[in-house]
Amino acid sequence: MTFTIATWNINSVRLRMPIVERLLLERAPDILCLQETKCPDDLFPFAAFRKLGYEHISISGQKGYHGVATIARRPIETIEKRDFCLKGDCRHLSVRIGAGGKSLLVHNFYVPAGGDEPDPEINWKFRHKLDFVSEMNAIRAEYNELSGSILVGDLNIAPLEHDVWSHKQLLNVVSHTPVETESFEAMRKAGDWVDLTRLNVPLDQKLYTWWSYRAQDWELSDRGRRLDHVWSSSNLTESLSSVEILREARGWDRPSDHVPVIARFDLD
DNA sequence: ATGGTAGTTGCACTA
Repeated sequence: MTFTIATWNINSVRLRMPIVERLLLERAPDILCLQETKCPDDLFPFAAFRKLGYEHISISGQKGYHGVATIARRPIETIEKRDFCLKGDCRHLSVRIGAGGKSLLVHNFYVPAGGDEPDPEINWKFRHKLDFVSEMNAIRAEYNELSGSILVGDLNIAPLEHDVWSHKQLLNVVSHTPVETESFEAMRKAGDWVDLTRLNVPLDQKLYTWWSYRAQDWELSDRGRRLDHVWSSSNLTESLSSVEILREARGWDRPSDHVPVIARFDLD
């Protein structure tokens, strides 16, 4: 069977319902992981999702900021809503879902952006981001013959040289500083995760999932960054059939500044 | 070096 997972920083789920519906109608992923829902749980637009056939919904939302939601066509079991750095932020949610003969643990993350100043001594937001990534070392890609793990989300770090429009110009810009990219890669490796988006793409090819709202013409200037990621345990890579970055969604009506990333697997 | 836009707890903060 085919299993499709999409991740998208939606920057307000209520405001973006028209384009969320468009994604679900056009792409029909089995499971959709949203970040920055900016929506308290009691105001979540459940009905709109159910109408589209997504009746299984797990959310961790708060007023105004952050917030993650995982939405599926088939039953999901909520496993954990972990409070990283004990700040009470809604930035993580894990669920379990059956896919083919396997049970998949799906982690949905919204890593702190980290503010503008890349110095943890004077910028507490950057300190928080580094601490958050360190704490993510505990999240491992668990698997056995009957199970696997997937980790997706807006991780707010572009780890590789060609994950940003200019490596040189962004070395001191939060999201691409060496302290971030090194701890990010160390964390990924410690957890035994595979970066699926880069798996079949040459390292010298540019890949972006985010384009700033502040550009006059995002498409023309094309100054993007790869902040959104899809990782899996090593036993799932042989089943991976494609990973697609839906660049066109940046040009949809009232867009998010992030676009969906969609991974497809052929599981037995 | 600066400022640009978008969202919400909107006249301040976050991204």
